[in-house]
Amino acid sequence: MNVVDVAPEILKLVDDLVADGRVTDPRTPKGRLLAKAAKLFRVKGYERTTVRDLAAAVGIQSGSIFHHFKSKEEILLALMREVIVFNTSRMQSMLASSDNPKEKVLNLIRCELEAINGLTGNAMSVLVYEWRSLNKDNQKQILVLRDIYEQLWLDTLAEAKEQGMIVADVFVLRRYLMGAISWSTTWYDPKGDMTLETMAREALTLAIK
Amino acid sequence: MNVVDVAPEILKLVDDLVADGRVTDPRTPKGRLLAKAAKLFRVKGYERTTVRDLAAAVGIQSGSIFHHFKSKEEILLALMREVIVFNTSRMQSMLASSDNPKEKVLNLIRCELEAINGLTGNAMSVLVYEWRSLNKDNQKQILVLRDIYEQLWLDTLAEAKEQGMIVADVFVLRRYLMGAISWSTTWYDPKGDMTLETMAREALTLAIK
DNA sequence: AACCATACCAAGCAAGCGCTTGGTTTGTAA
DNA sequence: TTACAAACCAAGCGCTTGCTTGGTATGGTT
Repeated sequence: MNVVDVAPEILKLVDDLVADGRVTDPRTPKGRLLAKAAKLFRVKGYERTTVRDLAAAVGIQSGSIFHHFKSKEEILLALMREVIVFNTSRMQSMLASSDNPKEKVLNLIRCELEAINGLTGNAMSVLVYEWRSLNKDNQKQILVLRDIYEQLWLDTLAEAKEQGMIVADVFVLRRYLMGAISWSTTWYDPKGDMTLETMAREALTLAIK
Repeated sequence: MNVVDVAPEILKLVDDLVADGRVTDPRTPKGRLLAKAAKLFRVKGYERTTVRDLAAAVGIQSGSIFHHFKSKEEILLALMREVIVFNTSRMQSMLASSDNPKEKVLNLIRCELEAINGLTGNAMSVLVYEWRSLNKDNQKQILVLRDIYEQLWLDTLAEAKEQGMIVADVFVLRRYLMGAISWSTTWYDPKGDMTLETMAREALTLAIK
């Protein structure tokens, strides 16, 4: 939300993706609408959030929403597409920063915890928990992007398993980790004592002994 | 769903709870409505499921729903209350069957995996993922029941930690486990090769080394 | 035979929903 | 000064929603 105190490499990543037209500039009216939509969809749920709610949140009339998106579901779709594009890019650059499989897994965990509890937390929660709200065609579209994201996880976990750091089935492990990490959106309090780094190290012990 | 091939101790548990008036008899019209509601709420989501959908699912008119419940949300409330009452009772009897902390944790995992993927899977998923659909007062009511359920987990995990089987913070561990296990409702296929017992043992290795 | 609770129907109402339409303002650039 | 796209308003339309109302069928008990 607060664009000021964000790490410079994140700002650069956003700028690059905006320049490529892969994500909406958060400083434009459309971008601000997306940010407010993410928040409302997360807190109230997609179905209970009306276009009048969205409009009021950015200070415009309800009909004006449809100047930016042709339907309410297009907002949800854009939200999901952009949040996964952003976090996939982020994860790829994080993976490149280490060779040690254990460190790589830790980095993935850090990245996903950040994704769901940090800057992109609202949109990420919506991606995970409002999946049913997308119609089949749109699900298909997002699934392509999610598969890329998931493959990064699976490859890294497989690498760690080859080195004997993991005994579990990597598919089951990944799904367990995804559930565990995603669920933290319901209980983690950024203003509390616990840091995301502490949580990341706890999560690592779930996967690697 | 299929009341025929269910373990006899489960049938007895249900009968006892019905006799106490703590859960609705699934063989009555009201009970059948609750079962269909659980299914529809899970698949379509609470908000997208209309009272007309519910009525059609049990073969009555939409207005007749309100002979059984005074509002749509009362259905959701009853659903959540009964599923947690049932699974708390089930978990208590399972905990009594062992003294070994590790075995106890495994039993809790088995029980929760069964709860979310077995007979009560629909209602349990709704309890976990439709929390926002309840208004504050109703949340408060259910929270009392959830706290009892959660305490069973926390006590057992604390016991295992005392014996050195767990190094993690038990609160964080419990929340991670809850997320991991609950999320399995989105990917576990009862008709597939993997058994819940296999999944339970994989989950145990998340908690205990 | 009389009674009554349970379970339902038929019809419809008020409110809220997503979205449309035709027009207006605003900033930028030629 | 004109031109034009982006951003927005005011009004409202057609439809769906949860729920209400007044009445009816059925089966068990007294």
